[in-house]
Amino acid sequence: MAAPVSRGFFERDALEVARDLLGKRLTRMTGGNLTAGRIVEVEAYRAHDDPANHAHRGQTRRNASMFGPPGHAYVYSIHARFCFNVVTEPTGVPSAVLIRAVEPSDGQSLMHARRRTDDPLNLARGPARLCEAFEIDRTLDGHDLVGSDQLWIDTELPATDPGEIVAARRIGVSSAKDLPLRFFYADNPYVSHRRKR
DNA sequence: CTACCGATTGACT
DNA sequence: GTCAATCGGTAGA
Repeated sequence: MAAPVSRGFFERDALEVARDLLGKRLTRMTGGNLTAGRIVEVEAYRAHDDPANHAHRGQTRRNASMFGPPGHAYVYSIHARFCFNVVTEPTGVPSAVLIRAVEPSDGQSLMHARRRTDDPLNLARGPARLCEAFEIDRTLDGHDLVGSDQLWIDTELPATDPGEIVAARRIGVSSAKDLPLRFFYADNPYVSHRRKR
């Protein structure tokens, strides 16, 4: 039986939370329908010395959730799409982990319908694709993931060995390009922007 | 109010 | 690898 992740898990350094989120299960319940999958790719956005963080220049209407309590969602829109983050560190410390890719485990047919694609690999590969597959939008910005019956994270069920975790540069950022704050499973086909082997 | 632009994606060379 | 569609957030007049 999978156990939901508690508040204390999120109230830590964003890098630790990022690495530990790999292998956890992102779970979404909408109208009695379950969609879920294993988190395989994340990016950390640090509270300090990170100009790529939306909160780097202080609090605004958009990034307010990052300044709130840990374990809540930070959902923002960009290029007419949505991206989903988990808020980390104590209240008032604006840091978060962007969930970039998920390996679907439940509700794939519903994800197919939402994404309008037949390609299993493309259901939740990439932060905005993931949000579409899981029906995550602005209304979930600030949503408390701890104790939620709509959107939460729990421990992964016994599965195959996910393999080696590697760190690399973040995708799409125009500043702090070289910080190794993106974490993913090296050999997982559901990870975005993979290099050829 | 206008102007700029991005933590993206999908199509294309 | 390149490129542009897309639109809300932000800063500035």
